[in-house]
Amino acid sequence: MAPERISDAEHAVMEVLWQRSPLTAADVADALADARDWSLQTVKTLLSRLTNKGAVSYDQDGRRYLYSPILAREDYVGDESRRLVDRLFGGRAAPLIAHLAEQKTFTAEDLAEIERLIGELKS
Amino acid sequence: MAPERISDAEHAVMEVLWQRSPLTAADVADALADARDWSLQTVKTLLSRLTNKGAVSYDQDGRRYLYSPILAREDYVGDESRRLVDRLFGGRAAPLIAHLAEQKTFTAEDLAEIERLIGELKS
DNA sequence: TCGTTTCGATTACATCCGTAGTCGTACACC
DNA sequence: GGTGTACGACTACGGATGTAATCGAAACGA
Repeated sequence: MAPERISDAEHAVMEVLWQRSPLTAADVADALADARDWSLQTVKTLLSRLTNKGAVSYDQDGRRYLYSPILAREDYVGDESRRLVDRLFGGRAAPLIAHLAEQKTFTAEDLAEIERLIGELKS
Repeated sequence: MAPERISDAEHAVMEVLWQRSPLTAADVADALADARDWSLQTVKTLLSRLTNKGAVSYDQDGRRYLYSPILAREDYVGDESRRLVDRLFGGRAAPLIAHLAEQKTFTAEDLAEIERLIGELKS
């Protein structure tokens, strides 16, 4: 039972549920209306696939379902981050940071924030 | 001409070419033999798809092709990293680092290395 | 020269993914 | 109580992906 991968489109649905839940399919579609141009049916398909993958569950509310995430965002983010670090940086996180640094991905605030984090970790 | 995405399997092939090139299809398959259990035909299919995507080129050597990467690893890694940061951390890299930190992904050396990097960036 | 091997090109095929449409049914409204 | 409507379930379908098999031609070996 390797944890089923979650696709990009499915991930967008998860983000909605991670922000607020439980929600009906229509609620999720509404929340996504700005970001993605999906029909209600599309959102329902994605919710159904996520249910099959064990990433969301639902409670029946009359004739509708109220969906909630089972998979925690923390876990998802952790898995995805680790995947990237493994695939591209040989499992070491420092090279990732070096890379981001070279890309000038960091703002001054970021730098301060990171420095603070590092300080914390060292103590 | 949105840059064609490179799949996981294709990426494995790219890594080989990034390490050493030009190579024949058979060379690439050999290099991958340990990591993935692929037939030569599979490797050839992947090389062909990568060629179509413009990620690799070849020079003809008699009856064979000698493949070389066109896409630079730097660029690929940059794109993938940015994708992740955008998708999961709102485009900010600091939260990624915070997350990795919480996961204890860093060794003492990593911390020293990162600190050095940050110091460099600030100056 | 003629069969065998080896190439790249073409074709195959199951699964996943993005993006819906359709179907049967339980309610809500008139 | 009939009927439209909204819901989840099921079906659809083209493109991407993983993983090859097959084909036609060229080169090599005997």
